Amino acid sequence: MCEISEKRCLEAMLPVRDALDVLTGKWKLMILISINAGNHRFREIERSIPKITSKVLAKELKDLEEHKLITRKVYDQSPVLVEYKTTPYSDTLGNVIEELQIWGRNHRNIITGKQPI
Amino acid sequence: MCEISEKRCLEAMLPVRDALDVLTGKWKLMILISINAGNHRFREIERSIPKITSKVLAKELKDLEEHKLITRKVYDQSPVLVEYKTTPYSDTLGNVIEELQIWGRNHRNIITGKQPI
DNA sequence: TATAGCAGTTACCCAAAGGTAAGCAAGAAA
DNA sequence: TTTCTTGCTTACCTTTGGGTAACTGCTATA
Repeated sequence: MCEISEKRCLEAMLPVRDALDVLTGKWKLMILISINAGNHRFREIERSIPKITSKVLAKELKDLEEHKLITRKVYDQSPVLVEYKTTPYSDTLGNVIEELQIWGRNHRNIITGKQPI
Repeated sequence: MCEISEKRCLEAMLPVRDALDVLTGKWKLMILISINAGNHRFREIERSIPKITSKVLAKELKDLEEHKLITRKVYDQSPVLVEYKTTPYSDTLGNVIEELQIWGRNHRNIITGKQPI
């Protein structure tokens, strides 16, 4: 991960903190995955993520939009149609998400005893 | 990330949630990086991480030990000497941390305007 | 006419996370 | 002898995250 030097240690930590600042909370990565999986409407996303509430979803969608990870497009029909999409920039999170998936899967196998440490 | 299917979407989300359950909070990854960088004593770790407090550090170290990501060894001298080390298992987080670093660095360049989206 | 769906908002509340400050026992250093 | 360091713990408080439930205006469907 990093070498035995005060400065290098900080240099290893700060980018991780920067990343976590954007990705904190239980829901943000879930929402990105859901939208990326083809759920573009508010209710679609809400239904696709177990236990999420509309209040939290609305808040997190705003956050993600501010961070340029998704776009919100309103089609002026009635009733209003709103479409959420991930941005090309959010694709840069692909590796992060993939590694988290790999590690999470492995970890679950370990704590459920399917695999020794 | 994942395909347009309800089931596949869940299969993509759940491992991420499992991983986040272990890694939540502002401090856990910082602490792992610090120990890995050669800080093995409580005060060393504390000093190496800006703004962390002893209370929070003590709590997070316990969490990490429970999750088998670090070990705590007490040398029976006086005054007591305590040594924290990362486990081989924690090395499996290497890729996750690396990808977070890469993304965090890139993201900082973008928000500071050093690089366009 | 009643119900359900859309995309949220609002008010209220709770628990967990985290910060602040102080202290403790033991020994080493000044 | 007083201060400093180590490895924490305790009590208290604030902030944040998030849950519950109801409700909005609008439209399509039964």
